Amino acid sequence: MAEIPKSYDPQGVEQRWYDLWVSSGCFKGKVDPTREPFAVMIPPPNVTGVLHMGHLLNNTLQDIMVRRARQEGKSALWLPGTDHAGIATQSRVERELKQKQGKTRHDLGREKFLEAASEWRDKHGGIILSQLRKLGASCDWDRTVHTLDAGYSQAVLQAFVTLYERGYVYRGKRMVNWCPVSQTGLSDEEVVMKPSKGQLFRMRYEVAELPGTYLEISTTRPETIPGDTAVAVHPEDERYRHLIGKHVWRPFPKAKIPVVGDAAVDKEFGTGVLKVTPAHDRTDFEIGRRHSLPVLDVMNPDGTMSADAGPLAGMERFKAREAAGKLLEELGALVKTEPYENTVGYSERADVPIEPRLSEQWFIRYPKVEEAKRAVTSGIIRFHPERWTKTYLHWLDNIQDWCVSRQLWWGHRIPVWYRKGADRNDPANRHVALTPPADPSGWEQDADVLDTWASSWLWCLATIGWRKPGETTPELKHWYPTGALATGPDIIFLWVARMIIAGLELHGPEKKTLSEDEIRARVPFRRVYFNGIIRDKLGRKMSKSLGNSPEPLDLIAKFGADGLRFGLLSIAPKGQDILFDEDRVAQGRNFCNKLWNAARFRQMSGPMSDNSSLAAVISRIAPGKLDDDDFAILHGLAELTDATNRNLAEHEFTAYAQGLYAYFWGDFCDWYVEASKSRLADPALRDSCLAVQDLVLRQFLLMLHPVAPFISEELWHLLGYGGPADFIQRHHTGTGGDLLKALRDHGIKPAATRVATVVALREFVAAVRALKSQAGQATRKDLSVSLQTKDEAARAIVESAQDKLCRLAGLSEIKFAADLGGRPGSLTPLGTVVLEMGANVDVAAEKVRIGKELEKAEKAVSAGEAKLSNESFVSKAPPQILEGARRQLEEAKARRDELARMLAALG
RNA sequence: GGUCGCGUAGCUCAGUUGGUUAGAGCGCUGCAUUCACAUUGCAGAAGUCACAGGUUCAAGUCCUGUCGCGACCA
Repeated sequence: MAEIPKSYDPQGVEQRWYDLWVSSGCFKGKVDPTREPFAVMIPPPNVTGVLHMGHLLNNTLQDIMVRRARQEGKSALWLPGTDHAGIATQSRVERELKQKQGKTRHDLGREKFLEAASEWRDKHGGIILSQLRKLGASCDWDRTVHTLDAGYSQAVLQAFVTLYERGYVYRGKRMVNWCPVSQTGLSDEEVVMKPSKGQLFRMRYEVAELPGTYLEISTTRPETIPGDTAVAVHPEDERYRHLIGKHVWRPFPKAKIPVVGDAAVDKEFGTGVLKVTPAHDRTDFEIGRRHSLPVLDVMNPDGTMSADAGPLAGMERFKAREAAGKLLEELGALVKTEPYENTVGYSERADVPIEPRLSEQWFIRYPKVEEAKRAVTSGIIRFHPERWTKTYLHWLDNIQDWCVSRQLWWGHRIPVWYRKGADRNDPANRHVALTPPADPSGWEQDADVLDTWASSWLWCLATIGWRKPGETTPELKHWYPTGALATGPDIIFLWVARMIIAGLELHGPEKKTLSEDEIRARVPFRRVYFNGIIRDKLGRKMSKSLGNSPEPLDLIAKFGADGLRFGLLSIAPKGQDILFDEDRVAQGRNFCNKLWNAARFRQMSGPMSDNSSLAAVISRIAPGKLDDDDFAILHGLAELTDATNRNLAEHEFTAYAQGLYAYFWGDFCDWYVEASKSRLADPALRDSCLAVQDLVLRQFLLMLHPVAPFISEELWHLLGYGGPADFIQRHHTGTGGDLLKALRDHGIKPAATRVATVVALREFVAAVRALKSQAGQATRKDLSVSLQTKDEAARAIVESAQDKLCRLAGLSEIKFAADLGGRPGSLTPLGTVVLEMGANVDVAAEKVRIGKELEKAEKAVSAGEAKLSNESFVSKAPPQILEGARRQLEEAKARRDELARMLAALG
């Protein structure tokens, strides 16, 4: 067995194991109907992206779930992949094209451009997947999927065709969110509302029929004035009612436009008069429809003003706004301008204000909305934290049709052909299918592609072979619905909800409504874990422009993948945003090092024996040679096992990590191992004690493995728990009950009462250490103490634990005294203890300290007395609470008396 | 404006059906280095659980309201 080096060096360990895991097929998902399936589909990162902090957390969580599933003997699959990120990729490729060749995509033509984009993707894309390997991600890399893969693409197009056939897809001229930079329509979900500072222009329009009478109107967008085809007032607004049916003069280009009455007008906003620009505002479009107003489009797709914009023609839209303001002033139509703050929709990708714009697009009317709600409300899909169900349901309650066409080239081209020269809105002139029409010359294909989300909404289906409803594959049959999805709450609508809908509608034959069982079979996943967003120390979102995001690979290099993973978990409160601080990650690294050294200490403490199985380790324990500490640490181990099982099952990842930390560092290293040292020096007791350590370490490594795969695997082999090809992932912890049973069968009975004794011993040691510290004595200097034990039982405990108490507290001896003669000391659960160390006591300081404690004790006594003299409490509180309160009062009284005695003795 | 979340030690956060004296890590102060680990050990100081009411024998925990912060939706 190799000797364990002094400190843990993750670098070599990680690469070695990762390579071995991959070459040994540890991550391969195997369809095995005899085992319970558990699949996780990675939220496909943007193919152009690189690893950021959010990915670290998100993928750590997935890795934990899937590694745990492997340990449990499930047939586990974690499937990786990327999406093609339509707008993001296309803009990057276009930018590069412009920079390097000074060309636009139109110069190249569609086919050549797509070639260039594919090349670019193959060269620069997918970096993120290789970065994930550094984190230890146990993905089945052979199954990597990209949304533009041939098979996947077929599924995407088939889904569109199927939904068209089922009547959920339609084409229409609608107001959409237009991004003037990407020059494409966007769905509502891709628009980010931002507060922005602007100006509110107040203008006056003369009433045509009543010269000299003016209507005052407020607007933030004077550049759209040329597109105004009416002004509107609320029909019940007493101020303006009488003007309905009359006309006003639009200032430029000067024209007479009607005053209409419409209930959509907000009487309270501005002057209560609205200019109506049907081509450039959603509400105005609706008003226009109700009043049959002309629709006058005054803007070009690139955000410049069109020829119809009169004096503004050709200007960029924000320049035009300024110009419009000046023009109004010149015409004497401007009353005033005032600063104004409102929320403006921005394009998520291009980060510019979107334009509401009328255009021909394809829409999906969402199917199975009721079922999608029921899937979550009935608990078929569980959200963690649960509160996100409200957000989800609210969206479904207010669901709007989905604009799925994008005026891009990079993506899945819409599988629709139109008869050349015929009316495209007549379904008779369309061919909607995966393959072109038989006589292609008479037809032309729709130029647009599908929204990227309209491909990734099939992720859980198409990654494992779904190609059309009703058909299945062994993978689909086995792993669908998948076990869990881990993602951020920011894409609950964009992705999570849509995946649920896609599964419900497309996994299986066409059905108008679904039963509970059908929902259960069709949903894409059983659970969704929403991880928090990682922010910087100051609470700001991490972003490239702020430069406040650490480089993930640097963090891995600095702290080790396991340390980083553990550190992230311990600071990731569920569903709450995380303020990232590198110091917290250092904690994870330190923990790994602590574990490493505990293993090293074990190796140095005595020869390694048979550790090949749980039974082998237990058989080496001699029950008769165990003491309270052994029972307590084993009892704690069983409890930790149950807590770990519970926490992982419930996705309580932080509690999982904190539980491991507290037990291992606090109970095992700080107490148990230290307390074992005297026994390890005794040849008669050593082997049994080491066997207990081996047992704890073995079980602990098993529990730790999901979060810290590398170090757990390394130590698993170094300590001889598994042979060369016997990976830790093949072994499970079982339950705490399993462990206790195995111990009982061997004659070992860990019990809670033993834990209480150990607690008393620990408090005693802590009290003595504190006394020494307060007296200015070095921790390691052995002193003598006198102890007036509380009772015979306490004396017996101290006598049997004398060696370890002396070792732990730094004592040369513990003298039992019937009377301490009023010397100042410390109260412990075992009795009162005083230092035997001459006249070195700082009387004044001791008086202050004891005085403070006395005060506390007096408070506790009066609180306890008040409680117990309250008749309602005595009659209504449950017995164990009552009993506890009584005992507590007695202890407080004893404490108070003892402290008062000590204080008096100090004079 | 609507919905959701948060407010606990200097900082970041735990605190699981209401129950005995509210915890951890970091930071800070002091002590310790032939004895696995300074990526360490020991000890210490530090909290009106945002505020105000209410329910209850009992509230950090439940209810109502107020204030502050954040997110999402309009």
